[in-house]
Amino acid sequence: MEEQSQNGGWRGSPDVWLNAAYDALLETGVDGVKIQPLAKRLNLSRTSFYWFFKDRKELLDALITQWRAKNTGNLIKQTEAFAETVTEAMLNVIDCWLKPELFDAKFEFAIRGWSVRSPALLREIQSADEQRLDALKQMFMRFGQNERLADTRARTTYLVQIGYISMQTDEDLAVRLQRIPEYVEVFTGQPPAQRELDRFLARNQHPA
Amino acid sequence: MEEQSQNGGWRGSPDVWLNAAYDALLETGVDGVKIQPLAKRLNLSRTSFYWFFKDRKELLDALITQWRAKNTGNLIKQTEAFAETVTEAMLNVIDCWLKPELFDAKFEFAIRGWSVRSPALLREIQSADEQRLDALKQMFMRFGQNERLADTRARTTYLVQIGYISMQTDEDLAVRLQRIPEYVEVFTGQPPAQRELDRFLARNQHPA
DNA sequence: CTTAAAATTGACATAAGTGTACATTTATCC
DNA sequence: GGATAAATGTACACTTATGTCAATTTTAAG
Repeated sequence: MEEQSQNGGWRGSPDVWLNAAYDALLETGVDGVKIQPLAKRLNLSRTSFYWFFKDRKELLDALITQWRAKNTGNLIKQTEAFAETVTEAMLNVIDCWLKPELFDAKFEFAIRGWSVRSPALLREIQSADEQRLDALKQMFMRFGQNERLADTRARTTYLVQIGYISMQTDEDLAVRLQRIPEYVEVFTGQPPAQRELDRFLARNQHPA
Repeated sequence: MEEQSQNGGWRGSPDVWLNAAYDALLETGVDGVKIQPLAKRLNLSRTSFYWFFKDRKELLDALITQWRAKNTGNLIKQTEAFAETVTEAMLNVIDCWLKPELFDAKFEFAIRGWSVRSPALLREIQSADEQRLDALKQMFMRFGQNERLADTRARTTYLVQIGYISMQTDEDLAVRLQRIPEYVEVFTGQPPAQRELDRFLARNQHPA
């Protein structure tokens, strides 16, 4: 009855191009984000891109803005979530690595690859890294770890995830869930209580 | 008295181009490895490249061959080195992260970025990851860890390093050395003995 | 000093990308 | 159903890259 696209009947829009750019970035890295191929994929004339964006740079900037908005905020929120024990707190953080809506790992990986060629972007990422590491360190200190050990545990927790992303493994949820109890033990120095694991599994074992 | 270059008096050689390609790869990723810019850097005519390599692909393949030869072998060797305790064994492994001649971290990072666009290379990397993880797991099992925990400790040790590489931090040796005792404790579950640390520092505190 | 191989070069043909100018089509609003 | 703004498309000029070919220069060897 009403119009079924937000857009009127036009085929293009800033979002259509931005999403295509996002897909291309994740599939092939920043050098795959080119107007001509995107146009082909969208079945649009290459030049109509310029109706929505000034030039390629503006598109790339929009991608960075999108990344900035998503990944850092959620992680920090999870480090601050309520928990009675350090193992429960760790399980809250691990939610980020399992729920795509909390942390977009592929996006993160693509951005890091891109940053090799963009000093400005590298600075941004490094600032994000600092914020995230600091939030994790604060978490460990709240549960009584001394500063040096808290720092190392924060690094371990965070770097394992960045490393995992960087391996580009594609394992299904079940496989990854199996390793969680041991990871919690290594990261925090103590095994999680069974009821903590039960709660964790309850919220992460969705139909996928 | 004799000739002072292995090469006669010619300016170019396969190695000259390969080294320039290596530099470009580390600085800007695969997409920076282009004949024209390399020629400019080398002050050589672009086309003389084709005297040494059939085409660009052959140059890229040579880069991969070089990576294959270096990084995996040394790491596995370090996991097998003599050690009386698990903490000493871990310090042997950590040598790889500190001695550039054992493990070329920037090269590794560049290769991983490249693999996004090359399924063949991705398969190679994933096979390297498996071999390395397995060698670390065997190491933990030799010191009495059960298989599941050995697996997780291996992953933690390895992924922290891959993650560290991926952060592209540029810290000096002293800063990195400070964190080692705590890392050993987190990775192995026990703090290293002082004499183990002393031995480790003795071999890693070179003039830089 | 000649010669022949090794290396270098410039000219050419081709491909893929960027961005601008201008004309054209397509929805929407009155 | 025109007018109008939004969106699309075509033609053009430009840039940067790849790879081939036919000279030409440089070096080492006799």
